[in-house]
Amino acid sequence: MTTEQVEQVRRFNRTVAERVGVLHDHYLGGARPYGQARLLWQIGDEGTHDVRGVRARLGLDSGYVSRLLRALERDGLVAVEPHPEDRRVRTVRLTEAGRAERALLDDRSDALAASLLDPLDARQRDRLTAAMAEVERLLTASVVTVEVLDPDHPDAALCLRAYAAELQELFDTGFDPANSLLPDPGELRAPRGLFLVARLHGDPVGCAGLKLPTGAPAEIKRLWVSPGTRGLGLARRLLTELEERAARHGVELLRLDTNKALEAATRLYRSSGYTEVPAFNDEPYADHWFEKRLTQENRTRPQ
Amino acid sequence: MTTEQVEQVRRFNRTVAERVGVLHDHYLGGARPYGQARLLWQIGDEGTHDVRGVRARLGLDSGYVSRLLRALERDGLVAVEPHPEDRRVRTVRLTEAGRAERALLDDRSDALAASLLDPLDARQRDRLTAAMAEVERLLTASVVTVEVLDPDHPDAALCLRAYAAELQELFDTGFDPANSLLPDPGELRAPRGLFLVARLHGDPVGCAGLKLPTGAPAEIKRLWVSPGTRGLGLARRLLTELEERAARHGVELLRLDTNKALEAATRLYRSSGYTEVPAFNDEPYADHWFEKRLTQENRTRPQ
DNA sequence: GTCATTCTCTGACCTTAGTCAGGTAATGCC
DNA sequence: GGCATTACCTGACTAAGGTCAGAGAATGAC
Repeated sequence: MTTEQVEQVRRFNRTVAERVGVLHDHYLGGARPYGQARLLWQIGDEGTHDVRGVRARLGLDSGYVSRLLRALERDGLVAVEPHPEDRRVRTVRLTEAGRAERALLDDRSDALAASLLDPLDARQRDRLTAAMAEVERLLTASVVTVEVLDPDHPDAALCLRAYAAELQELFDTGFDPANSLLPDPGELRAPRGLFLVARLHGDPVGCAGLKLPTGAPAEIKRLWVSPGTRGLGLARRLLTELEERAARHGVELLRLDTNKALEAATRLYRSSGYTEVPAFNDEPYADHWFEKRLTQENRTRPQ
Repeated sequence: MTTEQVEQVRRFNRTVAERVGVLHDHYLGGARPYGQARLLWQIGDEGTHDVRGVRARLGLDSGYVSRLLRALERDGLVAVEPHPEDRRVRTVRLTEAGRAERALLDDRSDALAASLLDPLDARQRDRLTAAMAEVERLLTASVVTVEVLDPDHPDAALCLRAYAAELQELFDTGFDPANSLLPDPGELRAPRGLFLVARLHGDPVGCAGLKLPTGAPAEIKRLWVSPGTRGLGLARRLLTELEERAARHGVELLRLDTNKALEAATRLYRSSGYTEVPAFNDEPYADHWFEKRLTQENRTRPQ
């Protein structure tokens, strides 16, 4: 990355933090301490919630949450009651006044957003919101972490199930991993292979497997990205990371097969330097076969 | 503005605040309390600064700043000395250790920025920084305030001097307001006219005048935007605001003249619905004359 | 020289946002 | 029934970020 890019990011952080921060204090400052507001927000308009669940989602200390709840209770904004089935657990819900307070915070939040847009003309507003969407999208992409996981790890298994369920819907023939050439994801475990899982805020959102058979070219399997995170460039990132790791294992030729229903995947492979080749296996679910010769480039991530 | 736009801005605030906030704590948190860091930053690498100036720029309480300075002094990062000419005032400068500490904060800030870019590929980095630049630009534009000022107000006078100085450089013939058809900016004062000044963080960054002669069409004069804030759409905003105010004064026909050297201004007028007309005055500095018929539209700002 | 003003400093005080170490009641395990 | 565990609460404590009311010294206005 270049110095100008780093400078731009710093300038952005400064401007946005200052501008949004000042307005945040102005619009939301007088209302309610930040901790209480967060809690109010997390409890939500409807239904009751376990205190432990709320606490876990906000990542706060048990004593601290307890104190915040007492404060909200004193102001008549929440009602705390023991859980009907487990009286250690306590549940919390908003009262009428609590919902009103939450709506107030909501309105102020809207007012804050509107105050940013207000001085701009229609064209500038379109451009600002488009640029904000882009920043948000790419910052989200940059929080995603990728790591090697055992295919039996719950997060890995979750991805593999989601992958299978999606293909079952998508393929004309349906999809049953047991009928595929990779009935056992154990083949994606060292030393016979590896399995990558991408996570966003701890939740698994994508995966990719690499088969490293002795005496045969390596193969990419089970590349999947969750529907909610598509468009973040995650598939390409997983693919690139697999290529790097394959190269580090001395792999020179990478192969993969795919189904004609997976058009986005096929486009990704083509644009990543894979060329279509004749069928190199008899995978029943495959319509296209690709390969890519790895070069020195793949061994070091291009900066 | 639309609900989707407000929603987008709120989503942006949330995502960006969270993402940047968490990283901010991670990279800059351990180092030094935020208040001290701000002060260290504001004092700057070189030269001495009046304590009152620093305080004014940060908008902090005098007692609080005093305490922060004592803390920094204790750590040997700053040296505080009485002002040579006014011994009530105290001046502050960074010591060697202070400069080192500031450089450290600087490095951590860079590291924070880099950590946002790091997981992205080259194309994503380009897009992210471009979008950030756009957000920053438009947020800056949205902090600019526009208000009516007396042409004799120091901020107005500053703009008018900058305007004249710039034309003096730009025109083949030079520029002396005394030779222009508006020798006295007092004509831009109610009830004979009005004068708008745009400000960014309190500093004047643009102006525009309106002449409202009785029995003759109104005229736009002295439209200027400071070089540092060009590209924010400020000129168009000033022009639109003048049109609205003119319409409220019952003006139906707006006229203006301009010099051929002011190409950006000429483009602005054309794209804002002004049509070129024959010379309607004998302004010595004018090469082009424009007019625009105001309609009902101009009387209410289009949202 | 007097008096008001300016600039800085100090002490007293406050809220927020936490952390940590028990304590209590309910539940699950055997 | 006994014991460990779980969920929550309370009390004690901390750091940061500030506010407010003077005090003290220097300066400017007259």
